[in-house]
Order: sequence, then C-alpha cells, then structure tokens
Amino acid sequence: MTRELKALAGIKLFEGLPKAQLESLVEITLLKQVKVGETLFEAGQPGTHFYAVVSGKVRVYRSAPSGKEQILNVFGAGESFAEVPVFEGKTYPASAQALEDSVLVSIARKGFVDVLRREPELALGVMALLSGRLRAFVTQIAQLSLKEVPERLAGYLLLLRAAQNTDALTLDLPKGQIAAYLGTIPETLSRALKKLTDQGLIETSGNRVRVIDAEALAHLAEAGR
Amino acid sequence: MTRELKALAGIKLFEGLPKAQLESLVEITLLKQVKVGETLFEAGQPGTHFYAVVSGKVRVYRSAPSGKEQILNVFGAGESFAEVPVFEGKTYPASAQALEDSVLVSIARKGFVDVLRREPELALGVMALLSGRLRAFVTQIAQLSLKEVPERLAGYLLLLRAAQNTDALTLDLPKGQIAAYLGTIPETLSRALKKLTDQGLIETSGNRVRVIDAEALAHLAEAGR
DNA sequence: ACCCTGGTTTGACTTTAGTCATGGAACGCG
DNA sequence: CGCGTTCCATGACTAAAGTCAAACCAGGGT
Repeated sequence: MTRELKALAGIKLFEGLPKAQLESLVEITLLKQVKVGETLFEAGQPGTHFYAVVSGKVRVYRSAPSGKEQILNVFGAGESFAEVPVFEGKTYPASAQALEDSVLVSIARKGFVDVLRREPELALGVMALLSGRLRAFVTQIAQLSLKEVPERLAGYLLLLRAAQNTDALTLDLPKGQIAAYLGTIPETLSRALKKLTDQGLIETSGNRVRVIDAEALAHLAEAGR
Repeated sequence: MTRELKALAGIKLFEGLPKAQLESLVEITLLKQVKVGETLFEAGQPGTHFYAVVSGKVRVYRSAPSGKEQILNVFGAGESFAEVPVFEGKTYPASAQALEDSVLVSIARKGFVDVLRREPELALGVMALLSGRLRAFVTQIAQLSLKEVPERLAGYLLLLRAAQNTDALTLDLPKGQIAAYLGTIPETLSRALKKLTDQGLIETSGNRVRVIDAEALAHLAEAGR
C-alpha cells in the first residue's frame, strides 16, 4: 500500500490534504503502468475513474474520422486529468494516450466524491483546477478561431520560453504533436517555423529552437485575424 | 431584499440550497440592470464577482484586434457565468456583453467561497457545472479544429432541433452572432446555409430553418476534416 | 557499417474561408 | 409613408492552410 500512498502524495491536487484523507483515498486508488502509445480511454466511453500522472507523459485529444487529431492537453508528473466524468457521471469527452512509458494512478469516482464532501479545501482545490482548465480552453478556442498558425506558434514558443526560462528552447514534444496541439498538421507547422526563421525571430535545429527576437514574437502572438 | 432572494432562487445552480444559505448569499448579491449591447466586463480585467442571468441574454466572447469575435457561450435566464475568476482569483478570461436588455445578479467572490465551504452539495454542483462547461469547450475546440463550417453548422442546427424539439427551428440568435459562435463570419455562414439548402437538407426563410433531412445533417456533422 | 523506420521537410496543387464591395430586404422612426 | 440603419446575401478576388507525393534525415537495431 505504501507505493500507492507515495504516488498520491506526489499529486499537486492533493498537496496539503490531511494524511487521514490521503489514506482513505489509497483504498480507491489503483496504480497503473502503461507503455508508449497505449490508449487509456477513448472519447465517448463511460468514465468512472480519473487519473493522475506519477511519471511519464499523457496526451488528451480528440480525433476526426479522417485521422486528424486535436490535442487538448499534455499532462506530466503530478498532474491529474479526466476529472470531467467524475462530476458529471457521463462519458469521457476526449481520448487519452501515453506519450511515454508512464506510471499512473486511477481513482474511483464514488469514493473521491465522498472525500470531497468531507474536505472543503480539497473541493476548492478541484474548483480552482477546473477553472484553470477552463481558462486554458478559452485561450485555445480564441487561438484556433482568431489567429493563424504562425501566430499560434509564436504564442506557444513564448509559453515554452517562460516555462524553461531561457531563449534556448527544447521542444517538449515531437513536432507532429505540437502541430496537433496548435490545431494544424506537420507540414503547416514546418512552414510556419520556416517563416519565423526567415523573419529572423527564431533559429531552429532539430528539436531545439533559439528565440532571437522575443519582442517581435510577442507582438506577432498578439495579432488577430 | 426580497427581490434579490427571488432572483437567487431562480438560478439553477442554487436549486436545492437550504433557505438559510440562500439568505446568506443575499447579503453579497447585487441586482443589476443592463441594456442591449452593454459590456459587463472585458477579458483581462480582474474579476471579483460572478454573475447569473435573471432575465435576458448575455454572450461571453473573445475578440481579436481585427474585430473578429469568437463567442464562447450564450447564457439565458437561470444560468450563471464568469465563475472562473472566483476560484482562481485572477482576471476574466473573456468578455461579456448583453444581447438583450437583461437583469442580472452579481455575487461577490469572497462570501460565495465561504458558503461553498459550508455546503458540500453546492460545491459538488459547482464542480458539475464547471465540468459541463469543460465538456462543451472540448466539443467546441474539436469542432473548430476538425470540422469545416457547413459541418459545424449542421451540428448547431441539430442541437437547436433537439432543444426546440421540432424540425421547424427558430434561430435563437441573429445570424451574425451564430457565425461568431461557429468561428466564422456572416458571409461564410450565409454560404454554408445556402449549401445545405442546395443539398436539400434544410429550407430557410428569415430566421426560421426547417430541417428536411435530419439524418443527412447528422451524417454531415459527424464528418471530420 | 547498413538498413529500416518514423519523423520531418519541401514542392506543387486544391480547397476552404476570409476580404472587399455592392445590392437588396426588413424594421423602426419620424 | 418614406427614410435610414442594420442585417443579410451575393459576386469577385485573395490568402491561408490542407492534400498528396516525394525526398530527406537521424537513430536504433542487426
């Protein structure tokens, strides 16, 4: 049981939760190992558990019949996902797949709701988490609808730059996945990178990108359609 | 004070809330009258209140510098909105504007959080509400990224059809607003309506649309890019 | 060292949707 | 009863991004 407890303790959402409650969560927790490419669940399936990443990386996405995919989120260690069906008791709104070999915990809906009733602070934490997700989606919707690909790319690079705190970025995902996150396809992403390079805003080599002119990037990212 | 209480009682989110708690909410509630076109708040402003619609209609949207707008949601009587900054304590992620003369209530963040601590069932209701919103956004993102305008339109018409429970639909918004909701512009919406009409799926006259071939519409809405 | 594979880039082309401009229909107001 | 404002439809054009196909490159395994 100790492994489960340690796994739960590493989840951001559960920071500050009294040990007693953590232990009661252990009882409804399952550790899960998945390999790269493995699908955790598909959009439309009934969802009775939610997940958190102990180690590894998972992407949440929707796909069209044609095969094109739109990534909604990428989750790493300490992050939880697939909360929606817990509170709605319906289906998963999107699909999830491991981007790397990963260790996950899955937590049953029912028991979790009980803990929420007893722990208002955790409940507030969940609300804040969901709100943050909403904010991110609002941004993503606005980007998809109001901005063109190079502008979305500029915004993404600036986010990476802020996260990595350097101008010498390492792309955190393969380019095809970044394309799917930006709502486009690899060919178009490739051309957008070329365009930014030609304009002297960045330099690229492999999965590394150097930000040359952050201000111009920011200005570009601001622009609207 | 009675008017405030009656207004609060009509909000879906507060259904089933004990009277005592409703009354404690009254103290942090403000009734607000707005005229058509009036802006309630703009994306980026610090948000310390959330709102509910007593009567009228409000749209929540993001706009690009160019003037193009993307509608995220349209709220009618009984619905609440702008919860995000309550739980995150930051800015409004989008702007809100009255589509009709409306009566709203605004509820202060701080007091509301206190009530949430005392009322786990309300807290669960909020989580369900936020989850439903997330689900809707996931759908919207998928539509924007994976479907073309006529397909999005088909999906929208089917939703209207389900809501109005008839094949003889009345558009609930001016077409320009529907365009902004679908992530396009009026001209393109106009052409999409024509296309569906030419294909014999619908007939239109003014703000009325008759669904002729619901099955074909559904099939179209399924299609992906 | 070689081959295979998957990811990436590039080019030519097509399609979709946005832009701009114009005209028409409907509604409200004097 | 007209007048104007707003909304909507249409046409001609442009621009953005997707499709298809081919070449390229890099790494892992043999």
